[in-house]
Amino acid sequence: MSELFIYNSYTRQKEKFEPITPGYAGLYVCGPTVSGESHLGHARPYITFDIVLRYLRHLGYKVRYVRNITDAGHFEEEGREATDKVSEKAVLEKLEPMELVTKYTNLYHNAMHLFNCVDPSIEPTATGHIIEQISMIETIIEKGYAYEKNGSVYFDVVKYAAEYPYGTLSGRVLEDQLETTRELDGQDEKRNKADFALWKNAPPEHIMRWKSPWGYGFPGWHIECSAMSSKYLGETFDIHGGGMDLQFPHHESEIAQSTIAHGHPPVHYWMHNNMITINGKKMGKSYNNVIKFTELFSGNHPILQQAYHPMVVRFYILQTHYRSTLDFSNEALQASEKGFRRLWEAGEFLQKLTHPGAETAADAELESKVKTLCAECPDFMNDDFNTAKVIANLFELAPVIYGMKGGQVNVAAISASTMTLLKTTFKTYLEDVFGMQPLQIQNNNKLDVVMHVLMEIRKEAKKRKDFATSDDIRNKLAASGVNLKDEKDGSMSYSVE
RNA sequence: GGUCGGAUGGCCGAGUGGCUAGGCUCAGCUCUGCAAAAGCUGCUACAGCGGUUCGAAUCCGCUUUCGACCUCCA
Repeated sequence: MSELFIYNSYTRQKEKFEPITPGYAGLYVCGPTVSGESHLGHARPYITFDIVLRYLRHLGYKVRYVRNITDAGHFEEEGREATDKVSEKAVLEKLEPMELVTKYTNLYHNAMHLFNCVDPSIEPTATGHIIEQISMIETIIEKGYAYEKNGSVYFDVVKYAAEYPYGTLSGRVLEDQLETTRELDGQDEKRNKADFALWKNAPPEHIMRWKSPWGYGFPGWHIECSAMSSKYLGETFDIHGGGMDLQFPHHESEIAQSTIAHGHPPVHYWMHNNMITINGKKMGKSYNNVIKFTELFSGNHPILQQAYHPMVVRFYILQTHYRSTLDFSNEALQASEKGFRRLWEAGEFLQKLTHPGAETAADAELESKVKTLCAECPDFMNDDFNTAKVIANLFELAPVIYGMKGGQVNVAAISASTMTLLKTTFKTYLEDVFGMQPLQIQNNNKLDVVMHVLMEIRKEAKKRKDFATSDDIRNKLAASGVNLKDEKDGSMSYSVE
């Protein structure tokens, strides 16, 4: 089997994945800021890196997956007084900050479970690691790369850039940063425009503030990820993931901080997922074009023609490579829904197939085709997690499976071992690696009993050629969203919309 | 303004210097009591203009155009 190659944003090329400790992998992903409800755009990184996690585990790695929760509103807003987003909103909604944080954290967790994302091994919160952050800032000051001013602490980017490579990750040149013509207030404390805050002074009216060597305040945005990732994954770890929009300044700042604090860069492989767009524009708070999870799942949003199941959203995201933009549209989601249904049902039927056991394939051409399509799946995943190509191959296998179901293809057309390979491939990729689940949970028993009674009556009617009755049953059920399907072998099945 | 990345058939989207990606839609056919589902067949695209090459959607240049980042942002 081929080896795993990962596109490293830092070097801008695919590199063979070589973990720091053989057999183990450390994965850190920037999690949500729980000052508001998550939206479709947020689903991309969580699902993308869920695949990375699942695939690494599939390959046999023991993975520690750390994904933080940013629950302290340590945001610095240029041009205004430093404010605290969480506390601001708390005032608006007349809630305690912690109440707000809890509310949105719960909503987020709920959505993650609906998406069937594997829980992180550790989910650290920013507020739970104030001490670690302060300690890291102290180290940076001691080493001479940060300075305190009026109770705030800033990282000296200019000094750093003189001695270390700065801007490599985001492809930025420091001089450009310094020459920005934009005039902003509140810059006086900084020695240079490019400097960023490690700690922000906060006046008493701020609800979220902590005591520090520099007075009361709150940590800068970037420091939490550096403090928490190094605590749980080590000063150097394997993979750091996040959205492309975090490349600068967030991840660039993480590299600078950690390099000074620990004496070396923190991450071997930087991975960035691309954005979800809507009408060609990035879906984001600032554009006011977001579709929240609850809206997506309920269909309760002006732009939505219907509700979309979390698994449909997941499939839709996986049908595109993670480094490409993905444009939202009802048509695209609906196409994904149909496609997923078809593929999932193929997989379900496949597992029920029994093979006579012959090792000789009756159809050498088909045998070879199936083998190849299955064998390519790991190669595609190893090529920077190309889920889109794996799905395409599964779709190519679907007609073979349905052909066996419909009688157009003989089960013995492929050998017993190839049948096993086919089954394993569907199970492995659809369920284990892609984490897909059926759209409808098993119907409750009572309904099932009722449906079987109805189907028996209909079968009897059909036997009598009493099609008026049989059609009547089917049509009336269909009107209520319960669809009956007659199978070739005379059996009947139903599905609830 | 600076940096970077895109422009693929009706829609969504892979992708490689030469061989049908795939999905959805649409049309026809087969099967089926009729449906539905499924199978088969068809619709064959790579923004424009130059260049490199035996050969480019894939490499280079220019043009047009869209976007991301440069400020919180997944």
